[in-house]
Amino acid sequence: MKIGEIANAAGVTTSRIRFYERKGIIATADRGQNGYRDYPPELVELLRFIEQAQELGFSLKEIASIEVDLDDPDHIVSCDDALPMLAAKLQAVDDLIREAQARKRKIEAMMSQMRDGKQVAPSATN
Amino acid sequence: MKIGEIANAAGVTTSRIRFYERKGIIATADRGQNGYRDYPPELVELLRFIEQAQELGFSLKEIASIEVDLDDPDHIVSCDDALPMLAAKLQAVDDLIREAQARKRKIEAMMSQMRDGKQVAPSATN
DNA sequence: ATAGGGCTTGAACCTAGGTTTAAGGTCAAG
DNA sequence: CTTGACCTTAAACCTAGGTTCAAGCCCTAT
Repeated sequence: MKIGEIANAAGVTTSRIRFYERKGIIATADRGQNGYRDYPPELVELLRFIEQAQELGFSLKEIASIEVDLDDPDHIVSCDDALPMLAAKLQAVDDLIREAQARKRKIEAMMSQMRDGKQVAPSATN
Repeated sequence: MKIGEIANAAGVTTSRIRFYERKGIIATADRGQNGYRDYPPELVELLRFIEQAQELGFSLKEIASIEVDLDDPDHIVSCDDALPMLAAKLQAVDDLIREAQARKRKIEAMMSQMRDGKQVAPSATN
């Protein structure tokens, strides 16, 4: 898929995709004979995942640390290399899930405080 | 309280407090006869609230918009405004957790395939 | 009274995360 | 064979959220 198609499907700009590629957040694309980037359709899912994580305040650096293209294992040379790498990624994903769950609990706590009519923020702004 | 005392008590920097004041995120401080800012102790709570909200992925702009309702003497924080925001954030967190768990399962499946001796494709670069 | 710490200001600087612009090359349609 | 939509690049630009710096004033202790 060309960059515009991917961008359109994922709901992001083309400039953003090129930016991610420059920064190493997504893999460098294959190129057609005309020089156009050619992306695998699975990139759409990754871009959506990135956006979701960003909305929660995760930085691109954090997001990049848990990225592995699970639908394209071709880059893995041998199991000796892959297993430790996958184990590390698994750990990182677990960490992210735990952090996200902590955020979820914080949000729920705040919501329940509000429903109880409790003061959440003080009146010092005025 | 002087700015350094507030900063110390809230665990933020003085430069950050001045920055928030400049940006209208907190009220402009009263000044002593010497020109020093004089903050009410309750500001400590507000600063902690701001930090907490930032950790949940709220921007200063969003946070400030919640605080606008602090001017209403009856409601410290308007639940009408804050609850929907928190509910939306909660939904986003849930979505992310689900995505992350799906990725986790994929990683685990791949690891178990490898342990079962399945050979992975050779050598595309990455 | 002088040294130190804390306070003041404005302006410069910084990182993150992009967008915009300029100057082109490609491709399909009419 | 030109028009328009798409692609390429590098570099400049932008906002958010701060930090750092320079120059100076205030306060307290020795």
